[in-house]
Amino acid sequence: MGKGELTRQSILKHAASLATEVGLDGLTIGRLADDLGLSKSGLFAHFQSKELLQLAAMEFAAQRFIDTAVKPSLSAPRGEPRVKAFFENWLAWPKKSGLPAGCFFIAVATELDDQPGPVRDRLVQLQRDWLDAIAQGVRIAVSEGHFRKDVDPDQFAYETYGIMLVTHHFTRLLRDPKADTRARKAFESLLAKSRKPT
Amino acid sequence: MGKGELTRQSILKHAASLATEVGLDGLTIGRLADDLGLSKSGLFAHFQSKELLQLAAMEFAAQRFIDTAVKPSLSAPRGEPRVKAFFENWLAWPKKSGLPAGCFFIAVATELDDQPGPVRDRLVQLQRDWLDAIAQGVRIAVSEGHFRKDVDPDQFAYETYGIMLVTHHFTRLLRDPKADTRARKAFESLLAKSRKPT
DNA sequence: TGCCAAACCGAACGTTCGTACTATTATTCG
DNA sequence: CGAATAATAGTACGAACGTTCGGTTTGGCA
Repeated sequence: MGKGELTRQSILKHAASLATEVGLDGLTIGRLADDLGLSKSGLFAHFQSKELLQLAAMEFAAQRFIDTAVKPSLSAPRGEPRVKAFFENWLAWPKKSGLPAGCFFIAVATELDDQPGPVRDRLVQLQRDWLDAIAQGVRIAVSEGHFRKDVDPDQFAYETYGIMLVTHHFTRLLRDPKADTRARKAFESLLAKSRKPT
Repeated sequence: MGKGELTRQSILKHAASLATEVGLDGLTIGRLADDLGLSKSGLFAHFQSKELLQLAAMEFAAQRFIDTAVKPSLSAPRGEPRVKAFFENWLAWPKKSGLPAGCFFIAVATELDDQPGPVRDRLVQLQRDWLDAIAQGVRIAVSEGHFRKDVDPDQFAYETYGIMLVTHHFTRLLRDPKADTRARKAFESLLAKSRKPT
């Protein structure tokens, strides 16, 4: 990895952190350059526009998410254990991401939902992929006989994502230390109603 | 209501709409003045700072929310019907708010969760009030005998809010037309597990 | 070691930001 | 109706924005 690629990575790491705090729009080239001890133009040269910088930062965060949350879950046993792994690894992901200030994707979701363009498009796709991964895990759990046959995988993913969103909300906005406990309780009852009756 | 108060209200209405789209930070005085055919300074004179404008816009949205979502729910019968009213009125609120582009509070929540100050403080209080209203409705439903005695009202409010957040997310970011249907299904199962066993 | 390209810097661009002043027009009230 | 006051406009400010361009430093390879 050459020197250019090295600084580029350090820029992206900081950009992803900063965007998680102040949003992709609040992310500013001057601020970024100051923090990293670079000149504005020197930093800018790594990307051709701010939009490409935003896209690159999102790609960086996506890669982190895949490495620290998705892949480890996929090595869990098929069925309910893997579904639980998805959930637990998501819960742990803000800490293990190496980025402060919570989940990058939730942080930028609301600011992008009315701003058309490639950045929004990429986020939508990433969200769909993540939801599909959960739904797919549920489908496997059904076929493994862990979950009832009438469980709707997309509905399950929907409700799971709701728990994730509200957990983030309670943790970061309301600073509620019980958020994780409540999250697990909610998810546990989601699991309970999906399991086969004994 | 004098002329000044009249234009002030029209400013706040547009400010709340704009903030829902681009955030409280993306909300700019110049843009606001242009849209309303006012001068920047003329508009600015109504508030002493941008922060006070943001606060006023939030207060405006809060009043709208109270009028169109909270108060009507409180006139529903005590117990489960009122709890359901909270949920249904929340679902309908983005449309009936008179503001486009979804829920004001969710739109500004993530951008404020790392920005200390009076605007954030006010939002936190409003969110707490709303959650408390739901929890209180649940408590009444328990005492009315509609819900089981071991139902945790705060947990119920937590899970309900999760459904609201994910519904907003699916509606606005993913443009999923089935979001409301899924929301009702999720809430219905939340009700089901809270009801007294027959 | 010498060279070329990659990496980075400094200054400046036009624009927009929030805010401060002063002036001018509307509105209200005695 | 006229005077007092409220409401809006005009202009200007310093700072920060994304972006461009020409020049300087640096790293990797012949």
